[in-house]
Amino acid sequence: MQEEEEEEEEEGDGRNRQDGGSRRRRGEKEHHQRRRRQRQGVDKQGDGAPAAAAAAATLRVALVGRGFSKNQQEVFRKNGSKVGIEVLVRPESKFVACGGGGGSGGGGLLEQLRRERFAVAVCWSEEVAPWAELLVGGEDVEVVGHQWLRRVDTRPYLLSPLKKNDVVGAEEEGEEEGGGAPAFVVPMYACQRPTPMKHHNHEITDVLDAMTKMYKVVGDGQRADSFMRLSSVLRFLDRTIRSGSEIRHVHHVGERMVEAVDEILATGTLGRLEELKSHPRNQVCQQLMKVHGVGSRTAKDWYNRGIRSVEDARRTLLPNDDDTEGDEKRPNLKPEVVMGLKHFHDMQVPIGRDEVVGIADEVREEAERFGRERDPEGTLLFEVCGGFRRGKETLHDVDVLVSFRRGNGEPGHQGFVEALRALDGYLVEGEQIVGAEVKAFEDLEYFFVEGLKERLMERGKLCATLYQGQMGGFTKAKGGQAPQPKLEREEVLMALWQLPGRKCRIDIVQVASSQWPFALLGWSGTVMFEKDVRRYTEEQTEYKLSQKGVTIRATDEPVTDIVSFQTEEDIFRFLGLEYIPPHLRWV
DNA sequence: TGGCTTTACG
DNA sequence: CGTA
DNA sequence: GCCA
Repeated sequence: MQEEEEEEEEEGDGRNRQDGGSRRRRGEKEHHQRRRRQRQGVDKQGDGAPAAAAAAATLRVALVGRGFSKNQQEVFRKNGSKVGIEVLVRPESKFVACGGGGGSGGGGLLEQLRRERFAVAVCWSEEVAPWAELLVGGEDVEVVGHQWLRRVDTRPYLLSPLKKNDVVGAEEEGEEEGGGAPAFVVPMYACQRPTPMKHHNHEITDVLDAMTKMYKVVGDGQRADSFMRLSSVLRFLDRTIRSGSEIRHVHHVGERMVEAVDEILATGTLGRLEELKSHPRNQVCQQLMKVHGVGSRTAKDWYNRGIRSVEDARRTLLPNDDDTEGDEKRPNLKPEVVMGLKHFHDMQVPIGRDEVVGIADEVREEAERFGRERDPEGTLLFEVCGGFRRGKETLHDVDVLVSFRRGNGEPGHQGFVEALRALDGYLVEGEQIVGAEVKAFEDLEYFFVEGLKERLMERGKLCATLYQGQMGGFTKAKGGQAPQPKLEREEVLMALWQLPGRKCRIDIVQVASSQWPFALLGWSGTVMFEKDVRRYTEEQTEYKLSQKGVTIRATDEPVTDIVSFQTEEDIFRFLGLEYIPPHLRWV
């Protein structure tokens, strides 16, 4: 993976720190050092070839895909060079990425480009380099890495991942050379930023986090995300900032966010936040959303029905003990929510790390015992994930991840699938396997969580199931088609655990051992970290990441069949990311 | 203007 | 669609 | 709210 990069700067991670356009504009002196990795297979000899020497012919190219709106095209047109965005490094040459050609209604643009004697072609990002060479007829063409381009199949065009200047703290425009403030670098994706729990900007992030929560209450998830992103950036910085303008050039930090930071620094809060908080409805909904299973919509719904507090909800919605009531006021409440209401107060009590350790020990012990019964040679994989793994002091639930690797080294589920296939017409009803066959699989990984649950319940440790289900394992049954067995699988139990004196939330998750590192990554959070590692994968690689594994996006083919992933580090490495340990994932 | 992580379930 |  |  590690192609040589003659980096003499402080950049740690060349692959993800491609210079953006703005920096390129700054000066010519960097030209040589910018000669960096080309895509394998397209790579050409000329390593030390003096790039500046040849006066390359102007290359006018349009990469055509679908998707840019008329407005966007306008923006490009006004943007100096007719349409598009420069993606070729050689300054004399020019690649133009544009859209509209492939989709409906974009033909006009395509025609216009032809008229303007752009070289127009539809191609995939991987094809850019050979294609460019063709066009310039043997000229030495330098093409930036393919990560500058999004795949044509999904998002056809351009992209420069670090385009918006990721150098922060530098003065505007130009000469930051002469002893300006030392710039700090903020990588674009949260999964590229080691972010500790405690940082230098709590005064600001506390308000931003409150804002995030409030936007979630009112149901504006996107705005909530935006504030969460800003908060995430500030938590990464190694100093306390004094003004919003210091981070103006960071990705995800726009004009409004600069204003927000300034307002917080000046007043200690945000007017918008106070305004939202002052609405009684928002206050009530925020309370109601603390109930497990209640989101912004349900909260609003309850509010409109006159419910003003969790106590109200319990009185109004919970079944009375005498079964004589009429249900008219109480439409089908989901069992989760019933439990959420019933055990509301217990669930608000923070769980200490020591308590988590105690719980985890008991679960592990039982899981080990249970596993050994199924396969004496087997190995149990066990990890407490979530906030605990990130080092959080007090938790609101316990996330336990288990997997069981069979003694013969095979993932138990593989055996299960093979056994199923061998059965030739196994009995399935909906998605449930029925009949005696079940017995045949119980010595495999399958139904591990179910078995574990039964035992922990017998011992009085687990009570009240909030939710139990399995993800994957079978394809969906559709139209008479029997479900087909699948390797990827995840058994989930969300339940309550009996502590001395109270109950607390616990999630027990079991996955096929082949999925172990992915599940580990997926269940360790934060939410923002999970989002960004997937977004990074989607936007910067040809792969697609989920809790199940990595697939090649174009073909949906699991990479896990080819590459062995044993640890989280393996995943980071594969994706071209520097490893970020869990306690630095507080993005 | 469209997208913003992922996926299953009720 | 809402929720985790 | 931000970005392409």
